[in-house]
Amino acid sequence: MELRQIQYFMEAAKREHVTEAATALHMAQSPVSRQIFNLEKELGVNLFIREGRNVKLTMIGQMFLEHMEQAMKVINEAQREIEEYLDPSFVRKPLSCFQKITS
Amino acid sequence: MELRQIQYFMEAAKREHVTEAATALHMAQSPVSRQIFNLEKELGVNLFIREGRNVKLTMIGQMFLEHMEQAMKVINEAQREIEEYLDPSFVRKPLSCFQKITS
DNA sequence: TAAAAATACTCCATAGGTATTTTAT
DNA sequence: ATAAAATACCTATGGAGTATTTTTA
Repeated sequence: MELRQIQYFMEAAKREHVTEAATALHMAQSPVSRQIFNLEKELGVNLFIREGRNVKLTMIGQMFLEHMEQAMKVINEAQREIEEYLDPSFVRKPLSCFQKITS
Repeated sequence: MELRQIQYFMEAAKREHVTEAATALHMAQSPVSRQIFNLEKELGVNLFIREGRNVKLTMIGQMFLEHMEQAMKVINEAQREIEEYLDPSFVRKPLSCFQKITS
């Protein structure tokens, strides 16, 4: 399990749409689909079911989503505190653990 | 940021010793050192300071550790619930999100 | 001089891209 | 015929290993 996979899963989950998630992630549909599949394989469950053309969260997928949202909240909070430590006067716009390093 | 990096960091943090962490992780010292460095670079802070031969958590490293322990608890709990869902009667020994897939 | 972390380098596993196929409307 | 997900294949980035260097007790 990797944060990258969790990120792709969460994007797809909130849209119930892999292609739109890929667009939002600025990447191709294929790797999003594959990483979600890899995650499902590792967990041993289907997080989504194909519902017609689109994709829909399973019950266990919904449960997993809620946990991951919680985990991400904690990780983002850690990052926020680091930013605050680096510059106590700076109130940053909400970032996330998925932010790319640009330096 | 990736779970792998967080795992290496946590192992090193609890021992304040990179080589021992690498041993526990069944891997070489070098990649552990490097991944921790990459994590520090991304976060923009030193999680450890070299204290003589060894390594010691910084204040911000300590704070980060506590958050990551919390996040991992949530992630491991999610995995536990999935296992329970797959086999409600099975009480597994504590695993973690870092478990390798063996299938 | 020994023990530990950091760095240089090499190799290869795998993440991501493009193209195509499958599935459903 | 179109829209979406899944899959095949390829490329290249970066993760892990070995060897070496740096640092310090």
